[in-house]
Amino acid sequence: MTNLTTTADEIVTCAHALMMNRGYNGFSYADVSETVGIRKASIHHHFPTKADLAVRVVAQYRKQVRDSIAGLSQTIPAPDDQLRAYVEYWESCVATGTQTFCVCAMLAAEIPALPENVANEVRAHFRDLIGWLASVIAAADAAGKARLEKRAEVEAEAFAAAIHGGMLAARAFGSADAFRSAAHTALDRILVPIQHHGG
Amino acid sequence: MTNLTTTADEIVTCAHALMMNRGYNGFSYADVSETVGIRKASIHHHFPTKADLAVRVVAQYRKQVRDSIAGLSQTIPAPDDQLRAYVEYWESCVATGTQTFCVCAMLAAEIPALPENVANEVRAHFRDLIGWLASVIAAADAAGKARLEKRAEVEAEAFAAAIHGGMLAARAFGSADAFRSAAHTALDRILVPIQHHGG
Amino acid sequence: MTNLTTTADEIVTCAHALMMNRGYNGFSYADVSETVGIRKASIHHHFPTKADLAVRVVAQYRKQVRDSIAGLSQTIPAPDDQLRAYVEYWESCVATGTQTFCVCAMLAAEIPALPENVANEVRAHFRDLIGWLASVIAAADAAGKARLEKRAEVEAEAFAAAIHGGMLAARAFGSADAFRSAAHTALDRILVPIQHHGG
Amino acid sequence: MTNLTTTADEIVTCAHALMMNRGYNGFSYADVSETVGIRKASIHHHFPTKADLAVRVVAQYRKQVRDSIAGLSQTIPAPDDQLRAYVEYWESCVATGTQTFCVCAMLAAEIPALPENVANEVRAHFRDLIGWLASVIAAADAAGKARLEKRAEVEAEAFAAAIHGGMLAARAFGSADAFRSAAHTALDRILVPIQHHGG
DNA sequence: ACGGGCGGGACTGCCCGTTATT
DNA sequence: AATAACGGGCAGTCCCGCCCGT
Repeated sequence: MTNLTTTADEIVTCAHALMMNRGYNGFSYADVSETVGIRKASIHHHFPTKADLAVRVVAQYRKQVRDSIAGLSQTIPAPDDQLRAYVEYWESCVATGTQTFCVCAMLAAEIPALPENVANEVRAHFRDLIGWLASVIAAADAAGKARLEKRAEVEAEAFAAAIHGGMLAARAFGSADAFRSAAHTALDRILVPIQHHGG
Repeated sequence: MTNLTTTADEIVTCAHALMMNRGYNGFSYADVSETVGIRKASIHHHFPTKADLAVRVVAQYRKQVRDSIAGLSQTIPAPDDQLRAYVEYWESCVATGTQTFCVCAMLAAEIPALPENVANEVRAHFRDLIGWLASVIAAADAAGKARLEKRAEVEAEAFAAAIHGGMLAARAFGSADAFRSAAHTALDRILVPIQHHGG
Repeated sequence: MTNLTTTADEIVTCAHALMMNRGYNGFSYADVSETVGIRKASIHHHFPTKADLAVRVVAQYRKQVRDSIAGLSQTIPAPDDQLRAYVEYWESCVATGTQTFCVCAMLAAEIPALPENVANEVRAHFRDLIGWLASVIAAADAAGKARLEKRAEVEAEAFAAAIHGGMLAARAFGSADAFRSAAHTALDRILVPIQHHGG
Repeated sequence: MTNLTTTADEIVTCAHALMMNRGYNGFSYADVSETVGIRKASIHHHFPTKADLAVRVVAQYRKQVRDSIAGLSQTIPAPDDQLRAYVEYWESCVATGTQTFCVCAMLAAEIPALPENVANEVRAHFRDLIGWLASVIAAADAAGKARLEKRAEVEAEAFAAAIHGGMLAARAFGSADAFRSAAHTALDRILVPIQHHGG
């Protein structure tokens, strides 16, 4: 039996972490080489150019997001609860330091300096994310759990902005609180408060 | 008569634009050299290190923000209108391409890769901005023009996040619409709608 | 059949020559690059930093010295003759221009400006050299071929100083004669004159 | 009343110290600028080129040596005592760290990398020094205080080599002892031991 | 297919000695 | 004597190749 993760996977995982923290121009093959423990040339074997590597990182990230969302849909039926779960997920990521930023948010900031194919992948993520948010918000609205003041798409854009802006603030202040303020304010705006029976 | 802007100013202005678009690690002295039309060594004469230059860029940006806010306070008495003016300002910047991002938001994303002194300046901007937003929001609340559901500071954090997240989205989609969605949604959440008399 | 000397060897040899003539601060990777015929970046592949290269140069030099001394011990039994051979070796080096200086003497002069690891290597050479000289001088004394007025260690230090000072003078005057004066005077001081039999 | 030392003097003094410790290629106008407290351009005002500055440093050094020797001749009549005083002078310099090396010895090592006019000045010092040493040694010999085995010039060369080589060793070992060993051994070789009357 | 040894062209931030202007 | 600029150089890193072993 060999190890379960391939070298390519290790490279992608490492590059993901580096890009999330330092951006596309803030990391190098040398950094990856050091933490993965193989030579730079070997990384080029798997990912001929840096753009290739970045594209793969984002592609894999997008797949994970899709899978998570699919999982969410199956385990959590109510759309408002899905939205809450989404926020809680990022809240714990930011708080525990597991993942202090969304790679695509990081890369979106750098878009003017990104190779086209990387930028495209980033844009696709934004479309996907906002599409999903819009569908969940619309569903919550239909179920009487949300109170929309604008079209679901616009509310979704605003919601995503709150999440990403919250991450930025959390990074600036070095505290998850800033993220919480933004994220929960966005949730409260959209969702009808949970009704407590009796009492 | 000599020229009105000094070389140092030109360098700072150029570096600001570059950093706003490409981040701290995405531009070089060579880039500045090319657009300003002087040698790299001459830039080092004015700003010995890249961090020095970045600190100066952020410091000047913060001063401009302070001045703008001071101007706002004098020309626009109502706090809710000040908030609207702030949003409109960025809206036109993003729409016209004058300034498609807040340098400090850009740098905040890169904080883990930033020299300490640069990071400090960025953090200071975030504190200033949110402090001002909180004061304006509190004043609007006191004047009956706002309807806060949380402490003014928390609402301010959420508001700033909406602005910055909106910029990110605008960059991702290459359209000012995404910024507008986020910014106006944030405004609408806080401010009491303007009353139209008669009709 | 490939070439017998590796690129790294060529680099070290070239760097040795440059350092011997111009000192640590007097040569650059560009100089090495030019004479070896490869790019600067390629030199960095073999020796990441200049200090690494210098350490290697001194280390290899020390090894050559050790080997030469070992060879001397085997081919020349008498300690006084070993001392004479040592002097003759340098005499011919200086006279023919093969090696007009001891790299370590050069570097010793620059010690206040040297990276620590380079300085350590240089110091080690001095200890080795004087240790060997002391042992040879003591052996010559024991064999009745020398006439010491001080402890062997002190005589060894003085002897080494004469050699190095002689090199300095030779460089100043551009003539091997100055070296000869110093070196032979040092020899004569220590060794009993060779007896000529008969008339 | 103004200060007694001119700026040019301060520059020369500072440059002397730097060159003594780090060599010609080991110091820069920026270094001098920093410790003297004036701008680089101002140094160029006094010494247009680096070679000019170095020439002046050596020239002033030579003058000081000449003056010292002249002083010696007047206060100390016996040539053997003059030689002892010379050694004692350097001994205390090296021991106290006042002057741990002779600039000209430092520069002699770097001669292949020196501008011609600087090299010439260095060579001139060597000629002067050895000339003086030869005259003193010859005088001591004439006075019966020395016991020469070779021509005075050769003994002088060997003597100077011992001094310079001793400085090199002192620098390598970081100890004045190494200098003492070499210098006193050289003295002992040449001079007749001081006779103690009586006892 | 995978990995490494070796090399290169371009570039990084930065410093060098120097000059022109004031 | 300072301010500003410069042309060239520094050590070192970038991303990316080629070629050779497994």
